[in-house]
Amino acid sequence: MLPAHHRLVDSDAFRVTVRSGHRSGAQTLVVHLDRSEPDAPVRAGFVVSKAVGNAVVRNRVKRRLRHLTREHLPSLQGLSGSAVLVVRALPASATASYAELGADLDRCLSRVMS
RNA sequence: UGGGCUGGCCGGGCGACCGCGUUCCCCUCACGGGGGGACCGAGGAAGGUCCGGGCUCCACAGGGCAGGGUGAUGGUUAACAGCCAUCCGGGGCAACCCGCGGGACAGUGCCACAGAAAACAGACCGCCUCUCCCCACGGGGAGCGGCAAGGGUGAAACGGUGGUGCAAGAGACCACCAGUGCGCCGGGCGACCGGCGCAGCUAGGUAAACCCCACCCGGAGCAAGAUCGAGCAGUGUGUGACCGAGGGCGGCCCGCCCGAGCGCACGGGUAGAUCGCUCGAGGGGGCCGGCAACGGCUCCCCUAGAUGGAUGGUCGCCCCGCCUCACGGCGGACAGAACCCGGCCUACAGGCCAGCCCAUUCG
RNA sequence: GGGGGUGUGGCGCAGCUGGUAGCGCGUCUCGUUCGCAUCGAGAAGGCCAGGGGUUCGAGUCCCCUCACCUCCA
Repeated sequence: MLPAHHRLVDSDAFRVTVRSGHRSGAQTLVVHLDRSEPDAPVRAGFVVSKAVGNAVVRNRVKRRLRHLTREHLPSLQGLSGSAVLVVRALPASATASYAELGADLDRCLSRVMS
């Protein structure tokens, strides 16, 4: 689990980020990043829908994404404004390996942060 | 050796590094927190939510009707629609498997098509005695009656087969068989089974149709419930205050109790924290009772408690399967706790153990 | 954690108290037209989600399972 102040919890924040943030997609996932808010800690949330698979598959995808995202927290903290990140998993993420997920996340984040 | 039936069990192991959650300990601190260490950390189905119970609340006198559930017998249990044993019916050569398996003389309904007739007896074709008429002497027709053997329909036609009998026939009578009711004897706790005798000769099916009978069932659910904290704003309208609204009460009624507010529309506010939360009808070993389900005694063990929700990633050795001469490569099911427990059902790579049956070969 | 519902030709739907499964659109063939659309005539297409049971007989009644939709807290 991420530390409490890095977690994105309420559904309104999810909605705002997905609607108005910068977006970049890949085979296995879509990244939304919103930096409109003033200074605050980086917050990240994950969306893994039922289309991805059953509970075991969804949990595994969520855990992998969470650990991958942890690596990027310092660089996100360096940006101006409060970074709110939402990572949405696509059905292809169910069969992707940990390395493939990491590559997709890296590519999307770098595109969204520039 | 081949085929099959039943029951039980496991469901990868060891280790290294980087991370996560609860609890505990230590250090630090600007009291918001930060850092380090130790233990423990998903399942046989955690799943579906089909049943049952614990627990919590509803300030729970009670009674009747309605409603729902169960449905062979005996046992087991906290309880069950589960389980065990047995009985009956059906299937299989057998081991064994399957069955919502009470009542159709309490009443009502339904049984399409076909068929004369579908539930209470009757008679379409038909068979027969007698009377009359016609006659081409083979027979034909009409009528009063008797009969239900034969015909065909159907899932099902009022016992079956053979005989006696008769004008023709018929349980009208006889023998055997099937089946019903009653009585007696024997076995079993019982469902029921076996035997003997008598009666009457014969009774359709359907209650997973309404229903009747016996037994059982108060409602809601851990978002239950308890505590702390934050925040807001009312307005309109209807109805009522001993001629009593509304509530306990969940479908209705009687009855008892509380009782001054309550319903509708629009508008406004909150959705934080702690407890409940894991030691329990708990798990394992041994002994005893019981055919068994299960129960008793004793010893040992403590084994997840998250709250956007903790188990992930990388690698080595071993194990199993597939490919390959080999080196080596690929793969290892179904599936993730959310108050707890007992069952049922469903999903599942592969493997292990035990007992039994049939066929065949040899002795 | 509770409740309700749906599953029937390729698609959207009927099928009430059990008795030979229908309708519209679509598909195919023929006709009409110079040709197409329209129109007219005809035809094919269904083990009623799956399994088991009750009954002489089940889409319908009963039980179990699967998938999906939906409501309340």
